[in-house]
Amino acid sequence: MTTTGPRPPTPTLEQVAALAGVSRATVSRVINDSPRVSPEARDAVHAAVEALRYVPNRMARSLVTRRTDTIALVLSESNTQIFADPFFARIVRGLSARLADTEQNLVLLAARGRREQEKVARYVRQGHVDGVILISLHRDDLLPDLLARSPVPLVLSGRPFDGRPVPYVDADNVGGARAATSHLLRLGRSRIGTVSGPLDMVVGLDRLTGYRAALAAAGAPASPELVAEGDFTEAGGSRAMTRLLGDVPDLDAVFVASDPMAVGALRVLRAAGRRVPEDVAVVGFDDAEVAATCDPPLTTVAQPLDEMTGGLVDLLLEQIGSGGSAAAGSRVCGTALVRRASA
Amino acid sequence: MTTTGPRPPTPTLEQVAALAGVSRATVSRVINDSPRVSPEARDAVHAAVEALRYVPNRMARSLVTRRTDTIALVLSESNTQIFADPFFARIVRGLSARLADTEQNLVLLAARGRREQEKVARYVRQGHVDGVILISLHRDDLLPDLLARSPVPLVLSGRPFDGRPVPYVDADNVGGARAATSHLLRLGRSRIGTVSGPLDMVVGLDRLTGYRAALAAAGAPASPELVAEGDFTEAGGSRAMTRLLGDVPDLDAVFVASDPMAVGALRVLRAAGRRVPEDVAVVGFDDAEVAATCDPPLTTVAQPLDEMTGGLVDLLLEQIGSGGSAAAGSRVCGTALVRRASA
DNA sequence: ACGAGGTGTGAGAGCGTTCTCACCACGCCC
DNA sequence: GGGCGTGGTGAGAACGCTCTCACACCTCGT
Repeated sequence: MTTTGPRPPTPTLEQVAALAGVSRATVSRVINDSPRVSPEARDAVHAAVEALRYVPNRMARSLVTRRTDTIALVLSESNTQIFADPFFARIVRGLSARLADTEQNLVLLAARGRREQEKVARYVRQGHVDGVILISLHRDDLLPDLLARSPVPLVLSGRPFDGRPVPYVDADNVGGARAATSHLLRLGRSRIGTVSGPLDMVVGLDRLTGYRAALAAAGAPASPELVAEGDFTEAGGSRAMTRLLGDVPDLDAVFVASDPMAVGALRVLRAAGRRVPEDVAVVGFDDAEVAATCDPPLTTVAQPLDEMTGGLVDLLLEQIGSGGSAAAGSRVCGTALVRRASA
Repeated sequence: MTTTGPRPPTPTLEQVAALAGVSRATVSRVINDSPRVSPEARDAVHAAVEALRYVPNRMARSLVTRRTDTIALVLSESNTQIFADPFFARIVRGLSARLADTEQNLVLLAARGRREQEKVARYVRQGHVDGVILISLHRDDLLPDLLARSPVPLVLSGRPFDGRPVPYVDADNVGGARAATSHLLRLGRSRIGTVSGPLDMVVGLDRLTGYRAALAAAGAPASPELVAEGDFTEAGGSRAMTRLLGDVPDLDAVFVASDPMAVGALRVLRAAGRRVPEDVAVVGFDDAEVAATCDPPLTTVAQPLDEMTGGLVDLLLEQIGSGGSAAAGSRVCGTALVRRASA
């Protein structure tokens, strides 16, 4: 039965102190378990806390400690479909696991469109959080700037677009894409296309750069018709693959810049009667769950996700701990080719 | 160039007041734009705010106003894949759009596993947020109870499992499923199966109940082999459909309890050489984006998502506004069958 | 000309914590 | 037996804001 009277007044430290027969200071000491408290006092306080169902008021505490024990994961993306990307879900999971036995809480802020971005920036600047992990993908995003300007510690997930001196953590996308493409070359393939990510994203560009670098190093520079731009979704991968197959009938391999897109590409290849990997070899990127379960299982480039989320948290906590005086570095994590059946 | 010295001290109301040549109280009035301020004072304050790049400290403000202007969307789900569900993304989008021109900020809290649930509950009880919208799907979830016990206003997205008196907003899942199944009956189908949702979720049960009710009303109660349990994912839909097709070779229609699952089911049907809708008619649920673009376009049950997110926000703000004294009701929103090619 | 009513302003008391001191009682060593 | 650390405690000042008052000033109506 829920009583629907006015909300009961939440008890304060003062009241706990009165009930326990000690001073406010002592209660505070018990709450923050400082060593210098006698066992009797401690017990009395615990009993009083229990009796009153006392919960400390975070606002009051934060006001004096200047910490909120909260860090924000900000997702700046007009396109809501990023939620659907398994990669994003894995980041969230990794971060909250990493913070699980910390004092820190993790909150997600989604900002689509200018108004929401400004709202998020305001939220951050007003001191709701101790630090921000920002996922910002598109070139024209203004949130990185807004947040970098604020005094709140900031770490970027993914290399920033311009050479802005903000610490970040990223996978070696160029290296991974190069390795994937080299692998295809090593298999003896010669007509190697790519389904790239969106080219207004650093990650899209980097993976394309790696692909090109590998081809150039082999003395077989990529021609434009071998490149089809996708959007990191399965449907986009299908579209791009269709385009590619139309333009390059003798295609014998393709590097697809994300696993969801690769799944879409596989579907198109199958529908077109091409066998994978016999006729067309396929390499994906991300080592998403689906890569192991699709047909055929996908050779792909794995990112060390735990290392990356760990890096994000470390870099951020380091800044927070140092009171903003530490110039945190950045971290680029190596990738690994995972061989399965598709190439 | 970012200076990496110690963080600059953030200016306070006091300093703004000094610079503007007025009192703290007047600055406060300007900040909260109260009417009773002379234009000169207002201008002076604005200039000072600008000059010092003053940003009010929310902790201090919240301490006295006892409001945080933040509401939390709590997602209690051990399975991270819910992020991938387009339905969830649409809820987030709807809510933040609804709150866009409010003072309220929206934060997402994800709780997988007991520890994180307790962390979230603590976060809420400590007064970080003014209210909570909770998405909790599974029967054994303890977060609804934890949060209902706290004095923070709460609204559930989706009917709660037991008859707990917590306000909620839900679609009429039973009605929608009944309508979908009736539609299949009206098409003259007689061997109508269903791919249900997980049966430890209210939404899964309700849609199964609706399906059964329609068949019972037609005098053709469902037999057990006509029901295959899915998990709301595309892959799960495929699996369930495969099972169904194996057990019931003469199946001529299927009600699939979510669109992603229906997409998976369509794929299996096609692979099995059944034409849709000629051999097997298919109806989905949710009217997800993919329903319109898949092949064939999916007949499905649409939920009034804007109405639902609006209801969530309204119910919550109502409670918040009344200081917890209002016993908010609940809201069940009607669904609509959207006819496309698949049935 | 004088009080009534409104309008702009500032002083100051909180809000619920933490944290620095100062204090008191010990037991200890020389 | 008188300083001297030392462990436990409480008084009280912050923290940065809001909000209630009281006060000064300015019209008006009479």
